[in-house]
Amino acid sequence: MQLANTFSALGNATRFAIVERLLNEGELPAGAFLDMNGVSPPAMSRHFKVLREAGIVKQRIDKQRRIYSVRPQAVQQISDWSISYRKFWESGLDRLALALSEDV
Amino acid sequence: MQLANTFSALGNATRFAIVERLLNEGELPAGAFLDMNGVSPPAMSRHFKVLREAGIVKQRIDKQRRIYSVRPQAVQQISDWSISYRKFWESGLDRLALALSEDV
DNA sequence: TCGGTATTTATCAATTATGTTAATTAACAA
DNA sequence: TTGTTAATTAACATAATTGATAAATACCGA
Repeated sequence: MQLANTFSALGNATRFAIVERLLNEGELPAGAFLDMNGVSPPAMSRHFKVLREAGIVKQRIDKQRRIYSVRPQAVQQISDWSISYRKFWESGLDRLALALSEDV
Repeated sequence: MQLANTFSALGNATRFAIVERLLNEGELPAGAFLDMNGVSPPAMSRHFKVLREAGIVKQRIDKQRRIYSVRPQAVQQISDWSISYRKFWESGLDRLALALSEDV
């Protein structure tokens, strides 16, 4: 599944923080993140590359700025996955107990 | 956020497949996964360790078997996160457009 | 007890990820 | 043009992940 790749890209504290900030603040240029954890420009650039290649963010070029934003589909894909197991986690039961409860 | 750690654990194709199978089939002993991608027992054992330490699965011991199952909270945590951005991805709009649409 | 099953731990090699500094590209503004 | 800003690519070092083999632990059944 390609979802594993999405999770992999989000499984880094810096990249997760980037995505959260883009989700909360909207599109921002790469440079806006340089105040974060003291990450250098090259390191930041590579984090964005990972996020781009995983299809989590899209890039828009404005003059010499690279403006990034989250691709809604990426978050939706995660939501769809977790929702498909909703009955399982919502009940707080393990799957065996769940199967029994559904058999009623 | 510890969610980045959850994503990190799920960001490996083998571990993601393990979790999907546990979600679909319910609790299973570690050995049930040895037919998968030709992963060796030690490799499998370590994948389970990563999943355990990330709080994604729980282990139950039955005789010499280690029976694993998914912790519902782990999937719920992911769901909660994605749902908190539901307005964003459901609209299919970027955040700026969303802010404008909400200002009406 | 002995041999077999289930799983983990120890060790080590190979790969991948991450970060750094230096150099490069592109655009802007004086 | 020249200097500055924004970001990326190149080259390299180090750390973390992953996997394999060998050995260890625990339990079972004859």
